[in-house]
Amino acid sequence: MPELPEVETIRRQLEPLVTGRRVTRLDVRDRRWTGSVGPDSVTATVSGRRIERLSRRGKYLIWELEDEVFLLMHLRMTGTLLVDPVATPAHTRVAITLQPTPAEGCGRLIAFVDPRRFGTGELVCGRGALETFLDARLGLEPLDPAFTAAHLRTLARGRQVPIKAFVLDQRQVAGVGNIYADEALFGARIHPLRPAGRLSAAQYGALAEALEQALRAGIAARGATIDDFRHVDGVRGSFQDQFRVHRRAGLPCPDCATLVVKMVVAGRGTYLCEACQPRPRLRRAPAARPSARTATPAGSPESPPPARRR
DNA sequence: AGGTCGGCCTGGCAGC
DNA sequence: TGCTGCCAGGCCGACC
Repeated sequence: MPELPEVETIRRQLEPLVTGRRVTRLDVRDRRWTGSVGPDSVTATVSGRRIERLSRRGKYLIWELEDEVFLLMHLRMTGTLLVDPVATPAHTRVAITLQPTPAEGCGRLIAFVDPRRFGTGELVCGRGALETFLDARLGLEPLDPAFTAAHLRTLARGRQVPIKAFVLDQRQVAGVGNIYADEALFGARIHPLRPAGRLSAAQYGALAEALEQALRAGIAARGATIDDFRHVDGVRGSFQDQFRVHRRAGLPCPDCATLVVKMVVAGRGTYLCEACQPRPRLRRAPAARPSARTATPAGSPESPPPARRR
C-alpha cells in the first residue's frame, strides 16, 4: 500500500515526464473519486492547464498547475499511477491526457488505477488554501529536519494511545503507514502497544531516527510492493525484500531469532519481535501482591487483604 | 477532548 | 467446482 516512499517513488518517476506539459484532458471515470468538488468541475478546471511542478506532502501527490490550481491525489491502499499503459487497465478511475511535445509527437496517457476505489482526488485553488488543507491533515514528516526527538516528545506528551496508533495518525506524523510503522518500531526496539506519552527520552530519539531511516530505506528501494503497488511503468518496488518484521509472522527475528508474532493494534495487523520489543508493564496497583494462584488462603496471618484502591 | 470503532471497497483466499 | 464469508487497511465520521 502506498505510503510516503511509494508516493515519492511515483513522484520522482513522473516528474520529468509531466513537468512543463499541458493537460489536454482529465477524464474522471469514477464519479466517487473526487472530493468536495464535483468531477465535472475538476475536469473543467484541470483540462488545458500547464503542469508547473509535481510535489508531495505526506502521502499526497500534488499536481501544481498554473494559476495556483492544485490537484491532490491520494492513492490510499490500492491506487497506482501508470504511464502509457498498453491498453487502458481495468479499474481506471481517472485518465489524464497530456499535450504532445514536438520531440515525442504524441500525447501521454496517465491512468489512476484503483481496484478498491479508496483513492481520491481533491482540487484546491490558491496556495493559501493548499496550505490550509494540508496543515489541517498532516503533521511533520520524519524526513523534515525539524522532526526531532524533542518534537516527538512534545507531540506525544500525555497521550495514552498506543505508539503505533500515534505514528499512524497523519496529523501527528505524516507519511507513515502500517509497513513503515512496524519496521520503525522494531528498529527503535519499542513495543507497539506502549502508550505514546510514556516513552523514555532515549526512545523518542530512537523512534525519530528509526522512522526517518525506514522511510529513506523505502525510498532507496523504490517502495514496497505487497500486492498492488507498481511503479509508473508497472515495475514492482523492492523494499518488501528488506522487511525485518512486517508480514513475517512465524519467521525468525533477524536480530535474535525469536519468532516474529502478529497482533492487532489500532485495527491494523502488527508484527513485532517480543524479545527485542518488550511489552510495556501494565499500570496497576502500586504494591505488588501475590497472584491468585500463589496467594495463601484469605484470612491467614501472612496475607492481609490487599488494600483497595480509591 | 481523547480514544475507539465501523464503513467504505473489492480481490483473493480459506473452508465447506 | 462453486459458493460463502472473511481479511486486508488509510482515512473519516460517528460515537462513547
